[in-house]
Amino acid sequence: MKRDPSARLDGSDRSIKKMMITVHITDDHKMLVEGLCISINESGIAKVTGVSYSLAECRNALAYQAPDVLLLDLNLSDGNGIDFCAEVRRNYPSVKVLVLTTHDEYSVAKRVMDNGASGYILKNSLSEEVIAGIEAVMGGEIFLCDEIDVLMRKRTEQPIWLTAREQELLRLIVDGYTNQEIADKVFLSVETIKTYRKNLILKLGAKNSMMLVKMAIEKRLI
Amino acid sequence: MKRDPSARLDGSDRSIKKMMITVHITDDHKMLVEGLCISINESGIAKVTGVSYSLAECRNALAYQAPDVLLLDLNLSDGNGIDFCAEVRRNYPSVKVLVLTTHDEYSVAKRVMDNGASGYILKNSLSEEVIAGIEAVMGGEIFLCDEIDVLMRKRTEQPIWLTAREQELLRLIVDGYTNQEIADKVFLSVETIKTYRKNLILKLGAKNSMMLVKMAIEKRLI
DNA sequence: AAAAAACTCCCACTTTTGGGGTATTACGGG
DNA sequence: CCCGTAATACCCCAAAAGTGGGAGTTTTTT
Repeated sequence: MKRDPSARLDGSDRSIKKMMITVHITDDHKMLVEGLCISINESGIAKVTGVSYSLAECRNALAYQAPDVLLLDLNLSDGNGIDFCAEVRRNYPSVKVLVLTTHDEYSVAKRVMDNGASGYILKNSLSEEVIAGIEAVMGGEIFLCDEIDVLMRKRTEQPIWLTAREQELLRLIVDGYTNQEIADKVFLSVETIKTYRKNLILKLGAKNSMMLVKMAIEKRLI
Repeated sequence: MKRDPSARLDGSDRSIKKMMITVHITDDHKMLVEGLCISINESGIAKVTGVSYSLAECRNALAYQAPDVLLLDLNLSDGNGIDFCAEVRRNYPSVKVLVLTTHDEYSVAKRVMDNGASGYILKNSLSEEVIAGIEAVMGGEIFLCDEIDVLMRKRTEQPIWLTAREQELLRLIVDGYTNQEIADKVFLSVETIKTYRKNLILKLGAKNSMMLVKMAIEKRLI
């Protein structure tokens, strides 16, 4: 309710209708998309100009017509939403990405925001939050839903950054390969793999490889 | 549209309004719940008489007033929705449980249906599916959304059934405890735990404990 | 009551891991 | 040019997991 009507300073004096914020929704939960469309359209401050159920569809939609705000789910069937944030940022710098997801892990939120998203809202929020988020990001703000905001503040713990090699080997460890098998696969010495395994356990603070596997899956490092 | 108006035979001649199917929604995605409420209420065949965001709330709500249909998500913060299906079945045999979830794995759907649910709908369906599902289960049918229906038909593969003990120990293995630690924790011999670990690896077809952990998480056996 | 699962425990032996190091090479930023 | 980091590799020894058996006792199902 504290929106600035002078947000658009391009001088062109179009009708009020045309000034509305355009929103594109990308989420494979059709059910949620439906409800969200209604809420957003009824809010009066924005309108849904398109929806898509996969990253591929979303790419097409963006190429056809870039919206002001992209509401993006992270778990699409055809790719990684976290990386997609960076892609949108790069190709459509004017599009504000507002991530809408169930992941309440710090590591995920951190990486999303580092990849240039403008906001992060959990799906267990009310749709009001989404409306508030759309307004906020259009005003140039970064918008986080309460739960994530708290999470980001209290966490001094920096996210776990793995090097390319570490990620590659972690993937193989998670898939149950032994050091020897991994060594054969990537043409490195078994000793090297042992070193990497040790470092990964250390880095993630796991107790052993089993916990490493669990943490890797949970923190989505793979 | 083929509903039987004589479904309620209690003789009391209430107004048509009162004959509407009552629905309770339990899902922590508030956003989705909002949209679903609108869709269901607008359908004219049912009305949402309550919502809850956790199993605890749901239990209270059921005790207060049992609905005709319970729309249930499986991933609630405070417990296992699969087991909850059986609980509802036991305590409120007249309530039709319609599971609404993202899990498109056969093993999950199978266990849900075996636990007495009346239907299974993926969240990437349209809300029309939910309406159709509500009608179907009230007519005594079992309702599966298309994708799950296909899955259930083509699967000969039997789901993995773990005994209570196996589940308990698998959980501890996934949490990274060693055989010795688990033995101390549950007051069993280390040898027994070793036997269980062997059997679990065999049962799930894993190569080693790391793969066991991965599979347990993926197949949601924990 | 008999059969089938589930649960419990044990042994011997091999392979893999975990925990403590050390060391060389290569690359990039200050 | 020095420093830090990443990547690579090695050693020792202890601990844990994995293999391939066997063998009882309950509990549940038929």
